[in-house]
Amino acid sequence: MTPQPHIQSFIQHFGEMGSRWGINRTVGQICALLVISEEPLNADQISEALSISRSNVSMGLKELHSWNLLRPVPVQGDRKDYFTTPDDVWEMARTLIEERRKREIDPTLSMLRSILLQDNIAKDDDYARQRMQDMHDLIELVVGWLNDMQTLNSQRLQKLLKLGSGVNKVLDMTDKLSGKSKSEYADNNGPRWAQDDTC
Amino acid sequence: MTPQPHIQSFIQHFGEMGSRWGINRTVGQICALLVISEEPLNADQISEALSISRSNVSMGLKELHSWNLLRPVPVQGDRKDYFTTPDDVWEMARTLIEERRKREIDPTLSMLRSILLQDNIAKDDDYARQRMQDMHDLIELVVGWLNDMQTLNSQRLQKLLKLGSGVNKVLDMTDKLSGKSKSEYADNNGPRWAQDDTC
DNA sequence: TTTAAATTTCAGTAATTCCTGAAAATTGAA
DNA sequence: TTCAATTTTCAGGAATTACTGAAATTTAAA
Repeated sequence: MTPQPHIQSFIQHFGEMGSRWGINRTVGQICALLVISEEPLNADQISEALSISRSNVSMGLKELHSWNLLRPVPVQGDRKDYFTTPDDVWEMARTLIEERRKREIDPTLSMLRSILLQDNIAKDDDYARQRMQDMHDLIELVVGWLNDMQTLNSQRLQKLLKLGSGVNKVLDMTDKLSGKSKSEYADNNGPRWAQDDTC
Repeated sequence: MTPQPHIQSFIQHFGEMGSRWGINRTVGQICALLVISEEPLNADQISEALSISRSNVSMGLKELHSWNLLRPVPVQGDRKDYFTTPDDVWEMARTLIEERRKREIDPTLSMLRSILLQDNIAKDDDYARQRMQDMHDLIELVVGWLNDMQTLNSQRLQKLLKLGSGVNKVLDMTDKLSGKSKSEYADNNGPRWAQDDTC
């Protein structure tokens, strides 16, 4: 059973984007296939639909599992394992962000922390130390914020995203309370493409 | 001039993480080196510091340039090109997020849009279409929010991040105004690790 | 238990990505 | 212009990553 053209493009796209997303083609395609399949699929079905070997499917599913994106679905009277992905895209996004944070941000935070804890480096190279400190503080702030966001449910998260920079008004309010003037936050180093002198 | 041990670890780490971040080892290392160097560096200095070929440096700088992370610094009486990275980590983070959005999210949004515009697929596979629609709507919301955030300056952005889920209170306020009860937002599908039945 | 179905592992190979040195192109001082 | 310094390009080889088929392991029905 060959999938329809638009389903094909969808799967194909996930395969191609895979490398940019830090997963390989196969994993991207399996994920895409499971996402748009109403019924859960077993390894043989995946293997056939994507024209890849059974063992490749096995490895792909293993990888997908490590991303917490796999839901096993027991099927009556069938010994085969059937899988699907979470059916709420918001849950998937949440998981994806959490997993990427673990893989792409946490290790760097640890590295920076451990270097900054060494107390013998300040004199040697004050500049480098300060850059690492800045980077550390930024990442710590972002990680804390991400964790905080994970505690919100999907509805609230969506609400927050829709609000966007509308929260500015709230920040203005808190500024007023702490006696700061709005002008202190004038956007003098705005979006970077406004100062692009390299092209 | 061999860099000091902790500088070495820093550069090394960026090299290793490079692949997870969708750039290669060399590019990661060059970026790290420029970040912690107070003085701008020319290609030969980079080549020597990282023990990589001059041509590899050239390609790495080209790649880094495409990420908008390179600042050429003219040096009096030297024909060589000297480079550094932006000295504000927040500006770098901003740029990084923008570039990753362009590479990793925008293409998928386009793909989904173009498939969903075809009006002949609804009957064929309603489920798949709906998943694509959900995914499209989510990504559109996130992209819109990211763009919105790019309009804030660094101070405000930091303020917002520190506030974290504290904005909840604001959402509560707007809820009250629109007559919704807080309980409608009970977190019944909380963080995914709370329902992990796969281990 | 036994046994067959199902899944995983893994060594070898294919495909891709990365890096180098040599050559070409560009730059700017004379 | 000319020419030397500098940068970029690129073909070929090195290194890494992905995929396959065969063998080993696991699973659960009989």
